[in-house]
Amino acid sequence: MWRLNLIKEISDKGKWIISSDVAIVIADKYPKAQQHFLVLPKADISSIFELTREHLPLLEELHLLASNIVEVRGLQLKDFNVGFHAEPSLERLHLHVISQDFVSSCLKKKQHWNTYNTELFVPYEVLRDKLKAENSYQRLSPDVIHALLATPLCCNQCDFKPRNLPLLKEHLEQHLQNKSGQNNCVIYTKIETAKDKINKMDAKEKNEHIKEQIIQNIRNELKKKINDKEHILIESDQAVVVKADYPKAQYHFRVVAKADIADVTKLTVDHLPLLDHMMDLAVQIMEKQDHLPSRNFRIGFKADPFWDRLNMHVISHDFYSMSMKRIKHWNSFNTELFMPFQQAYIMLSSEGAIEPISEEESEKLKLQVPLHCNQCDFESPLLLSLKAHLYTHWQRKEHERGIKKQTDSIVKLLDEVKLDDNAQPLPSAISEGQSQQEVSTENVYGPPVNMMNQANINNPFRGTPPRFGIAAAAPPQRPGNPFVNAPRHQWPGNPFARAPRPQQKVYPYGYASRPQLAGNHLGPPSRPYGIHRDNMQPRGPMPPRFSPAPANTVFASFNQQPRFAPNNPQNQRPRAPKQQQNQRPRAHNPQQNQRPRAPNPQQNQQNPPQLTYNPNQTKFRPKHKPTPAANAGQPAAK
DNA sequence: GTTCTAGAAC
DNA sequence: GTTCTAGAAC
Repeated sequence: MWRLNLIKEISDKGKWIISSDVAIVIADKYPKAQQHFLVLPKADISSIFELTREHLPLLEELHLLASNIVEVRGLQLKDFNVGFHAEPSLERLHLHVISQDFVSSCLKKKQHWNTYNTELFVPYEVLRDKLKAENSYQRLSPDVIHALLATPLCCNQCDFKPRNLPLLKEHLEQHLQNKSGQNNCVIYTKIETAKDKINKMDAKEKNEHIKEQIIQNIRNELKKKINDKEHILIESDQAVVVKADYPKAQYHFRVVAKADIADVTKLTVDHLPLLDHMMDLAVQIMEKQDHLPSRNFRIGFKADPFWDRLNMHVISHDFYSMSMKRIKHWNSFNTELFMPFQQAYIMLSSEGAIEPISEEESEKLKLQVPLHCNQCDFESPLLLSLKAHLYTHWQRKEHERGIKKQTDSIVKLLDEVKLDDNAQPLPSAISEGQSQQEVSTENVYGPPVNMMNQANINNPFRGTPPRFGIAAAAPPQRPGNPFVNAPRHQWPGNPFARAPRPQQKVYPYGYASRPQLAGNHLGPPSRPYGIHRDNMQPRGPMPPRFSPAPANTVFASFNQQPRFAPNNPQNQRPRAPKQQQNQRPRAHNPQQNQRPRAPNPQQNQQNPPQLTYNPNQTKFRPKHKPTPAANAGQPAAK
């Protein structure tokens, strides 16, 4: 029973700071100020309601100990409140000795404040006099207690009346920092000035004005980031890359445009070069992530953005983060609310504009359940179970990543040996290789980042306060069923088999690194060109983007080709291989076997099909029909 | 007494 | 978009 917690606390003599024959002083377990002590009688007196005149000597003794503890700490009693709670919640009479600063992380609720700063706090002298006069202390009525708990906040050192507790706490800290605070209270002055302005408006106007102003201020925050040099990871003349304030995955960045463009729906065909440039920055920030291939990232725009500035998300697809707290957080990245970069790019180049998603549709998508895992067939109506499930994916990926790190270090060693067949490996090279492996192993098998281990060096977001203690849970399995890991529609004899759900619109191409141009304002190449980090195969020099590749160029993988120039025949290319996560066996369709498949005319064309955008297959409708000029093969970018 | 969380507030 | 708070649970 939690009401007995205090009695348990004093049973541990180690917690006694001062004691006498009749009383004990301990520190409050959850101090509400810089100094907060409790003085308790050794006798089993439950509360102030049991006290009579007979207890006056005991009360005096309690007060004496109170002044002792203050004296012992080298402080003055006048800076303390000494008294009892009118409605105590813990058993055993206890006298609070609390400093008047009220600066403490344990002061969390308005009612905490009001139990010390209204009539709910009974000073020692008041109780003493009451007992002398009436021989008892009467309980306050529940209504009175309720009203006192709801008393509007007011600073105990000046007449500042804050709107909420955090503002009061901030204000109290200023008092503490500057004891002569009343005259120099910056916050107080600022709020008073704002109040004066608002007071001149009528009530309705006032409410709307305040709300609008607050929301606008929040929306503007992203604009401020552009000038916040301290938090910019990469900067160019057109955009900056910043870490997402509330990352929704292990790696989550925003590429924010410097131009005053509110969101993706305000883009026109003239902005295609800007988009291409933003993708360049996205590639750079992905390259900086340790041994994380670009295919593990999702890049795109929120279709229903909140911030008042065009920003492109670069987010790892683990979605493993403490900030993923709401269903709408998940759906904003895993439904049509997220517009992949390529889709935006193609819509702009073919249609000239992107129409905003309707409010009704947006609300529906935000709350859509069940939530589907983005890496397998798992689904759940609960975000918490999905998060636990995502953790299992994350763990496996981290393991693979660690193995790749080790392989990379071995390849590096072998490569160095190749330079001179007769050369002996340097002891330094071996020790370097070993140390790298050790580090890798530690990272692979260490506790997961972001949720479990704030100290992990791989966690770019360490420092975020831990919140969830979610245990890892394996995806649901059926014992004895050999198809446990197969999609549900493949289970034999399943009368409720369904076809695989439509693939989410995931950006299908991994963005591989490209060599940086000499004199590029974004800096020198991050590693020697020649061996690609992801496939570890030697490749030839890259052709300049959007210009014909030399006839003898052999592309080691799809990823190494130039990304976008849809209208340039040189860049028309076969579809990228599907990522493993999206490879689901097609459901059995008997109709397919009834007649031979019609030949696909596109397969016989000399050039592979060009990427096309079908407005009927998406909820993002173009603002207007494409003009003939838009289809005439004008260069889309650069 | 605290912790947790849905829903309101900003 | 997050923060704040009241009320339930312990």
